[in-house]
Amino acid sequence: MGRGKIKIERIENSTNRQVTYSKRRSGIMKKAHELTVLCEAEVSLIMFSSTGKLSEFISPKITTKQMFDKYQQVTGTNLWNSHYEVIDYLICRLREIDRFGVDEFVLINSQRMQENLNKLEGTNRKIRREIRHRIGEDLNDLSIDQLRSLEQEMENSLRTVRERKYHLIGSKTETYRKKEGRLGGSYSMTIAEEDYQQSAFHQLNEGSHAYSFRLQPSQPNLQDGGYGLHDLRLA
Amino acid sequence: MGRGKIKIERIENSTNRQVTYSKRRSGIMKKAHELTVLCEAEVSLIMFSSTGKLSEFISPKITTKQMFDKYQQVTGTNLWNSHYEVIDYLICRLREIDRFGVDEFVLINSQRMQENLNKLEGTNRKIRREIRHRIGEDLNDLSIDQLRSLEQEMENSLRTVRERKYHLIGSKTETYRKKEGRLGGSYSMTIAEEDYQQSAFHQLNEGSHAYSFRLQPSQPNLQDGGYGLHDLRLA
DNA sequence: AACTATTCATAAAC
DNA sequence: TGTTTATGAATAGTT
Repeated sequence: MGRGKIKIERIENSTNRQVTYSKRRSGIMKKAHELTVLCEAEVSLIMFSSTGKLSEFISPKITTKQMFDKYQQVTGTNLWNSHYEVIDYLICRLREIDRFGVDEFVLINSQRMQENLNKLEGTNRKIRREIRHRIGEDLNDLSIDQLRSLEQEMENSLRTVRERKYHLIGSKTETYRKKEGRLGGSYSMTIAEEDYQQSAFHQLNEGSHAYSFRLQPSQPNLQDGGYGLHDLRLA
Repeated sequence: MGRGKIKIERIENSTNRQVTYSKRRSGIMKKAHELTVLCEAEVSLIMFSSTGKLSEFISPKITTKQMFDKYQQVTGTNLWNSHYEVIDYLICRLREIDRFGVDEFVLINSQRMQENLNKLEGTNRKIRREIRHRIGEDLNDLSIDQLRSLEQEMENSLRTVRERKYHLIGSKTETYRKKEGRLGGSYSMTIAEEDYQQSAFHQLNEGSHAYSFRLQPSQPNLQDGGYGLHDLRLA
């Protein structure tokens, strides 16, 4: 798109890199704006240059925070920080109250209730902490040994996930090879691998519950992302 | 950029709009990717189509959440503090019931309460599922794409844990390390007027923030807009 | 920062 | 939803 074709790879010359960044940043922002207007889309674009400079585009009529909230709602990433057992317990408790009515409620509503709630708050704090450790937060107060064993556990889990992935990929590859036999060779996978494998490039499908309660979960059905993922899936 | 020039204004024809969205989404994602690679930038791009479908691009070696964290660090918004509000809310609620007794409770305990509880149960199920995934269980029902993004998230978390571990190991062997305490840089903000009048189109200049873990943001520029539990409280 | 020569993205048509 | 093609846009290299 210029005087010559360039490879999409890190620009080594620092000045050049910054100039290119500046130009392309304008370009992508314009694109974001156009997408917003043309298609009534909501777009959040946040960029940090290699020197740490922040630029952002956010669609009008929405704030970045709202965007993030919406994102969380759909992907469920914020749910990590809740403790399911507490919610479970509280729900049960409220249901019980609901079912048994007033008298029962008054019965429950006593010292023991308070004790339970106190305990729950403690538990909640603990589990919160554990979960946050698992997602790599609040690590500052852990000792080296604690970090080691956390690392070990996470490695184990990760291995399991990988194995499952490879298993699945393996079984899909067989199917694909059968199809490919008729069509001839394929290079699309290589390209997709090279260009996009490193990036998380998702597309999620949101149901119809966009406007309801903010913590309402939805199913993040990952779909063909259009770049690479389709090819990769087959590969 | 096509068979004819178009005005940047809402595309009225719905089908057309969707087609254009699809095409331009690919385009902008490619741009985001290229910017990442060419300029070593960190880019987060989140899009919701007018039908509510989410698409995202996030640079490799960073998660969307990390990006948000970084963003909030620079801008001073507190985006992720509402995580635990549900639990807190429920606890508060129970305490209130406890305190005020029956009448209040009966008032609360109605349709809307039931709705909220149902939603919470859904959320709860989702959290549980995600936690199990994180520890490597119940993977059979995940697609390759889902596994891939799970893997990536876990890798990111693991990397963070490792980095912290090495940091700790490193600092134990070193004698004294000078700590760089910095005040947030001065922010300069430019608002482009012509093309992006409607949009918030910011450019912020960040000082240096590279390794400070969670230091204070300098300026809370963005509106905070009461998060979260308003819905619940009102409901 | 401007200026082109090019490559690229994409609107319209299929 | 995919493919093709003519055309307008973005931009790499240059000044």
